[in-house]
Amino acid sequence: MHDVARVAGVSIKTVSNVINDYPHVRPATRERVLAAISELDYRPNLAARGLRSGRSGVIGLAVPALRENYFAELADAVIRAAERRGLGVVVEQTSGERDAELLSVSGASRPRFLDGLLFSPVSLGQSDIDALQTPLPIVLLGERIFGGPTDHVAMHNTSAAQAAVEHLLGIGRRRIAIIGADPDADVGLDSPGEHTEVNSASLRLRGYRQALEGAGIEVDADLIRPSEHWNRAGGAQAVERMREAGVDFDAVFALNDTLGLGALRALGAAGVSVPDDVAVIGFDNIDESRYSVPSMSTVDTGRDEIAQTAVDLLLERINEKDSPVPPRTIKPDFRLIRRESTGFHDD
Amino acid sequence: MHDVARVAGVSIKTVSNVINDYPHVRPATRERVLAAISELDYRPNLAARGLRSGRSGVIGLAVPALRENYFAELADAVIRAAERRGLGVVVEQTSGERDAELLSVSGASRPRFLDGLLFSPVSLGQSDIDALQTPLPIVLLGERIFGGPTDHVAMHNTSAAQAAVEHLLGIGRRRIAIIGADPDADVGLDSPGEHTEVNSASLRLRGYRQALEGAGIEVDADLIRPSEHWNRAGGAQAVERMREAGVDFDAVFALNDTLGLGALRALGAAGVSVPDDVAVIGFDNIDESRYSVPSMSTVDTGRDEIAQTAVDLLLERINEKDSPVPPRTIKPDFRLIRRESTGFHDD
DNA sequence: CTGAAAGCGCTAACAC
DNA sequence: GTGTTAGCGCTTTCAG
Repeated sequence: MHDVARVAGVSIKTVSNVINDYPHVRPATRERVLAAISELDYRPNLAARGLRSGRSGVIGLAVPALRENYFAELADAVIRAAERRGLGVVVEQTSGERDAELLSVSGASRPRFLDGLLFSPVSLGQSDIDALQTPLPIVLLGERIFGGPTDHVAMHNTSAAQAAVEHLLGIGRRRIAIIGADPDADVGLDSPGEHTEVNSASLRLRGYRQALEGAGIEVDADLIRPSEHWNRAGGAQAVERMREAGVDFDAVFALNDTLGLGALRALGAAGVSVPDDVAVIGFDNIDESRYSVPSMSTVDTGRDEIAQTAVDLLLERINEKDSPVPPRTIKPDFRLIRRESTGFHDD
Repeated sequence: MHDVARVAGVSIKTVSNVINDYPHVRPATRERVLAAISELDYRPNLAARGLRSGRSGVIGLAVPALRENYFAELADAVIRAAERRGLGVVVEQTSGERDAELLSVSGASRPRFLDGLLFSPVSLGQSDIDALQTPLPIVLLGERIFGGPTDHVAMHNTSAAQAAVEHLLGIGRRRIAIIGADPDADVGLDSPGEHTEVNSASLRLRGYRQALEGAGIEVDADLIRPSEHWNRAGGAQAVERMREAGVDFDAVFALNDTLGLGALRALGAAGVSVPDDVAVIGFDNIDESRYSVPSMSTVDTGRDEIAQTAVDLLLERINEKDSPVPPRTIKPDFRLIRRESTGFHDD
């Protein structure tokens, strides 16, 4: 910087002004400085700038694991959104472990370095709400915690699930299995804190119940099938078990796409025709759901919008002086995607 | 830090010594300092440390896109490997675009902030070798560029591909299609620079040719099927086109797993039985290949080892004083994974 | 509009 | 073993 100042024949302060687009610099001076900068191939030292400004220009994204398609696509969207705002993204993987999640939130891993954190918890729940009370700006993603001290970008889990099930009802299905849900859990927004398990599963299960009730169909507990892991193996296993148990069903609502893809696999392996014998719909609209055999209907929960909104909320908090705006919760719109697995072909 | 020093009744330097595990600190003093640190919940400011040391403790990973399964899993592995070494990872997506790749390498995006970069180019090729000549330590991933000025972690493309095809030969297949390959390209390590297109495709195609030659089978150009994009849609389309063209084939070697999964989809949709009528093998061993219907044989190219090796090489370069060790190229071992799509069930 | 100087929090000489 | 001090490269009052 000194060198640039010398070459341009100005002071170091003027160089700084030019770099930071400070308005009151004479055009001629600015030109000279810019020329000197490119001549010397000068690049501002971000560490020093960070030291002064207290900003690094980097935010964190804490997710369970990138190998899970949903989170890979979320990370993809977040990185693009952050780039538009000139931010870098450090990705941390928590493996869904409680300790790793706490560590990530406490910022103890990379102390005072990130400007903010987008946090998608899996193990932390409603009772850990205090852990979010940190000096590090945090925006929460997902449905584990509501009413916390931070901004929150969630999705319309219940109504989106309801729409998915209504779609199955709309094509004449009546014995609709739901996989990935705990039969005993049905906790909604009304009573958080009571169970620790306010989560996507229970909210989506609620949508399932509402859709059936709306159609005057009784919920059959045999059709509510749990799966410990929300992945292909779990989805396949849930279907296999249900068939072994002799449960009759003509549709499957999978609580996420990978469960649904697993279900598709199990049905295919068993020679069950989709959608003729059993219709299948998933949740999330991961890329792959378009390319399965048959292509899988699903619900698009607005991942790109979630990402951009989350980044923007975080940036607001980072730049916030004081006057703390109360925590906000935002839920982007969802969209039903009809594909072959329910007898359509939206795309 | 001053506060800590005051509370502990020592000088700031001693605090620094404790934090940095400088050996010659009296245990009692160390205790007092540690107590003061935890009392004040002191965390070292990484920006300041970075300013002093010229290190940020953060490396970059530049990949085309996280939504591509292979790169998501690679990023997963890299982040884990980096964490073991106490490093954070900023993930950058280049979309496979030349400009974005150049920007990433030049470090112009986040100037002088990353300690090093793991770079997986797609558009840059052999002729861009000069772009890698930067002050920023870089470790190259993949097969676009060989003989550059940086360390390089590659894979045994040719011999792994050869093993895959030999596996198909071993189960009696003779009309083996290869999808994702350019029929005109067959450039190996011997003659880089001549074509810009030294890449995974040509190296794997070479393995294909070698396997067939070894079995005394002539290569049939009709069986070499290109695909612009290495994704499911491309794989499906390649198979459809081949069938429309009336090409006879009893096996498919897909140049990556997503192509293979697409091929599986197209074969399934056409009512062709896998592996009875057509056997399929992929390349990469992404998680999903285990869960397709049928599960897909593939080649595991040692992703975890690639990640750890790359991080360690980069770290060596970052810590390197001068005495520049000449560029190294390392290729982890590969492993053939036999699954249902070739009539086995390794796992 | 531009310059001089202080200081962000830390580490590394070097002295004690 | 421990304290003092000088910067790392930048931004930011405050003068001019």
